Amino acid sequence: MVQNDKKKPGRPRAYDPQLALDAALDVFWRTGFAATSLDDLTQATGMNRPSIYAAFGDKHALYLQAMKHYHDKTRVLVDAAFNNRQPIRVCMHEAYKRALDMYYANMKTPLGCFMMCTVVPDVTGDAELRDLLMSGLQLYDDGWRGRIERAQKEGEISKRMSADSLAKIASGALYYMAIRSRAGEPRETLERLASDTIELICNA
Amino acid sequence: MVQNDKKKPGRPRAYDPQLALDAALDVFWRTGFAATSLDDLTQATGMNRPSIYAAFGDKHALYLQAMKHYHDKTRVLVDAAFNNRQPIRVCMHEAYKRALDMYYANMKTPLGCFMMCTVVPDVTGDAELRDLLMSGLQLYDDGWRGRIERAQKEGEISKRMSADSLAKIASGALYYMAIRSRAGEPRETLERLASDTIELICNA
DNA sequence: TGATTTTTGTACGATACGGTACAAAAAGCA
DNA sequence: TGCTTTTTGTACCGTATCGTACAAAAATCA
Repeated sequence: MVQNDKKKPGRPRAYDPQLALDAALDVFWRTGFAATSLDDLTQATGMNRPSIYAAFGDKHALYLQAMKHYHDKTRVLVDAAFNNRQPIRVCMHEAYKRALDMYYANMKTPLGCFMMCTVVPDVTGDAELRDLLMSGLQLYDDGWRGRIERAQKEGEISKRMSADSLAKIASGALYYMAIRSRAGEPRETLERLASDTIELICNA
Repeated sequence: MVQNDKKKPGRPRAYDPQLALDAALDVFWRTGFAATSLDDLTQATGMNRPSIYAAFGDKHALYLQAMKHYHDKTRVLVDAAFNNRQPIRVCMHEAYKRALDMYYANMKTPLGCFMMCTVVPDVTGDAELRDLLMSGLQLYDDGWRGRIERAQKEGEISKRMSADSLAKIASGALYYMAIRSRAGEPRETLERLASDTIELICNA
């Protein structure tokens, strides 16, 4: 039972909206929008059907909120990796490591990145979802680019290639990890790719 | 009406299996496995429902065959880009260009790569599909790696970094293009990324 | 304690879906 | 021209799905 901080009349909620959203994200992550039924969602969240509709709206609205929730997680990840005073190689390594931690969180069957592996096929014909996806993907690009620009200013790496291009190549390696992890690639391969990508970019 | 080369008894087929498979691939590509209904498939292929079952089996079996069909297309693409006597930069540019041609084939709503954008979410809990996907993705890696190894032997590019790592970074940029094209990125951005990736790898 | 408010839980309805049965159609064969 | 073989087209069945209606439950408020 969850405590209502502001005592309101009416029967109290039997669920925690944040935990429920997290559980819904997990189910969508695994099976995608279309193949996830409302029964799956009630089971995962512990909420009954009308409660889901009252709290989140219909299935599509819940999916959008799961996407926003993942967006927030991504922002936290990127900030943690880049908002510090470590050398660029350490920052980049940290970003890849934290991403792989998410992609391999389900140890038995890694699910990769929710945005790249699950949401991508659903954006056709859904402008709002597509914009959310774009904005989420952009978080990574912006993270790399900001850190690389600083490294170029401070002389850590050369300016021969634009920070923007290097950032996208760094993201590309991340996309590879996201997809390959879900496709069954062992984590060690992708960790080597992280190291090699860092070296190639920092020696550019 | 299609001509039967070997005149067999019985009513002749009203469809071309190859064209039908191509049409089925297109529908799956756009809407994914779960969100594609048999009505969508009958409409796209022009076949009625029992004919689909007779020719391809059930929906899942048809999906597997669509994946194999795309696998073949990918092999053709990779061979065309790399089995020639052009310099490595030309080969790599050709590979990216041909891939982008596929990803942007639907000009109004680009669909990206069928494997990376559509199949990936469906492999969880489907070992056969997962193996097909892995093998298809591997075609690209092998294409890059083979060409890069040759370039290193012939002195076109340095041996400082392993051909295997460079190949994966080249693939990573391709994954970026596949996903971003479906997410709404304009093609010009990705063509610039192709050029920059080629430069970074060939100057490694 | 009784009225009010909000959530819960069950039960239901309308629709969409995957897959198949079956007769008509269209070809070759004798 | 009948007989056989294969495909087509319609019609259907059982099930799964999404979303909601409605009464019971559990809290606050007067």
